[in-house]
Amino acid sequence: MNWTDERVEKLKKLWSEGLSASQIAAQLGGVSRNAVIGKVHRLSLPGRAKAGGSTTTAARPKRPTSAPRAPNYASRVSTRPVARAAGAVVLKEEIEVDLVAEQDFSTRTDVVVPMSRRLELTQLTERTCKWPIGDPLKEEFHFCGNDSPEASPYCTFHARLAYQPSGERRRAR
DNA sequence: CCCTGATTCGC
DNA sequence: GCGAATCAGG
Repeated sequence: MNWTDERVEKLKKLWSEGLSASQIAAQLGGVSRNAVIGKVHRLSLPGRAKAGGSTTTAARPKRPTSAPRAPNYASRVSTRPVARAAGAVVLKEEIEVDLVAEQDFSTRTDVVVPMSRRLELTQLTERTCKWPIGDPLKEEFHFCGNDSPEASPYCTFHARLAYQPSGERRRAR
């Protein structure tokens, strides 16, 4: 992917808004977070001083000279764009979950919801529970974010709510 | 292990 | 100039 003026502008905008390099890379598509960070440096954009998340502000001593650089395969064939449309998938799940959630909460008000990690949409990964909590239109909206086993989109608790068979749903009351 | 940004340096 | 590999840290 080329760093077109448009893409560079978007990079500047998102970076100034405090998005992480990986988040920006996801939105731009076709680039890795390393590419984003590298570009940020080349553009001499202000780093993250010591803001949220994590920062390695301290001046890096140095690295062993003559490092074990990249393996120089033939000539590195394809750099796969690992870019994912994270939003699309999540939104789809959101809708599905909403239907189930509505039914469940209408019949069970005494459920004890486990502590959530209050993750932002952009913080979700394949291993975090994507159970939405709160009103998506409001500020306090977040996702459960607890660890989800295997390839499940939900943690063990929310997976039960999401996948509860209709038959069991009655009896389980 | 998940993530973060920072740096180096072959290309 | 680009960005993967690597480092350093939360």
